[in-house]
Amino acid sequence: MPPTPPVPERRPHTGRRRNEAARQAILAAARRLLAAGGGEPVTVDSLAREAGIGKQTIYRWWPSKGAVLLEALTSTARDQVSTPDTGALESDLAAFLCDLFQAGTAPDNAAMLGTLLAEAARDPQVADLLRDFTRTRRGDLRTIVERARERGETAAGTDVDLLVDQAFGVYWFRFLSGHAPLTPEVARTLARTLALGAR
Amino acid sequence: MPPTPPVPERRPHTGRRRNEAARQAILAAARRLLAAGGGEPVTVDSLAREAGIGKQTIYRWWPSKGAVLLEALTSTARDQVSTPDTGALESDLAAFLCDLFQAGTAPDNAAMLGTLLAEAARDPQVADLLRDFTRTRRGDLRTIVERARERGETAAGTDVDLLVDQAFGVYWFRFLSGHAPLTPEVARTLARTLALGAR
DNA sequence: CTGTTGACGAGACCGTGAGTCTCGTCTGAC
DNA sequence: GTCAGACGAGACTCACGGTCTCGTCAACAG
Repeated sequence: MPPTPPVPERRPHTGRRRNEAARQAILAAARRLLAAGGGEPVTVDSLAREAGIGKQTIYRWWPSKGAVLLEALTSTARDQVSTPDTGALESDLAAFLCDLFQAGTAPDNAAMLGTLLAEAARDPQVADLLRDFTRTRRGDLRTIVERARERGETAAGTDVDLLVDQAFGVYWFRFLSGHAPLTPEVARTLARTLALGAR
Repeated sequence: MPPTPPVPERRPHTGRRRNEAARQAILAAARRLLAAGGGEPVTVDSLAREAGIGKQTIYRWWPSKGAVLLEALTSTARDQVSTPDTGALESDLAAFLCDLFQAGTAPDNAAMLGTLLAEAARDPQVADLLRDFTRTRRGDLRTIVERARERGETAAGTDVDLLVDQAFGVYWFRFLSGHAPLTPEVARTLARTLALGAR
């Protein structure tokens, strides 16, 4: 998700150069604000103030507020979830889901996600970026399931995409609605029933 | 979800009475606008204009814009999904999920839900109301699963809540992300794997 | 019939927040 | 040294949710 350069001109660049420190300050401020409160909205003004930069500098690097927040999320969420290879589907799933639930309910990340979803609901561009993000996560889980298929652990007609979506669906549904917990025990139970349903 | 009377005074009421027609006009306008475009936001002004009433009349009957939209949704979504009783878990699930997927992806309802979710993301009160709504839908599905348990179709340790959330999770996840379809065939496959996983 | 009460449509108004514009300053390539 | 252009600061516009006011209209009391 490279921040869009405002215009990809070929003209040789003169003048003052872009300040990478400012870019990092903005992302760091976004992470702090997203993680700070229980979902209170992050405004562009507060973001600029927290980063100690001018609003215009934000819009020089990103097309919208949501794009900043999303990049702040993805740059931290990357590598918080592993794709384990224990040799058996159920234990692979259990490990993956434990990681997912833990990373996804840690207060900082949860506040980030909540704010970000509110942003995505209003800004289609952010929604697209968020879709890209979830696509890679689904890909990780697919990898696990397909390894199991190669080992012959799943029935021939198993719908891998559906299995993956059952797992993420429980996560997102409970995360959004908050009506039931996302504990490691739930992760293990879910892993067991998914592995069972795939046979 | 009775619209909150502005103040429950005991003083005998004189003066002009509330206009039920205006209330219905507002709800009808909300349904039209929600269903109209591909998620373009419904503003209070557009709602008042469409209904041919004053903004203040909206706020006399509902606490916020989101509350109106949610009532418009629930008053139409009620009774669009049945709780079949075919005598077997898998076919009950299949029927329920087919209904859910069909009602939930009909263009009108889908546009409604999308707009409503954007509203819920910003307005905690709407989020609460939406939670209530999903709670009753989960209750419907729970009924189906518990009937199966009484027939001895599920294993003793089955986590009914988790099973329910797997079903709704797939629906919401795919609805929100739009990365995969919600066809009757998917509903049947999901019903099969869920019934299998519960044994 | 007449007066009082309160809902009504219309629309001015306010606060907030996203995004743009302007300005004076500073930095680096030439 | 000069000039393009990125910077911080902050004024500005616009859209939208929600409130307030006003003149009108309908239902009840007397």
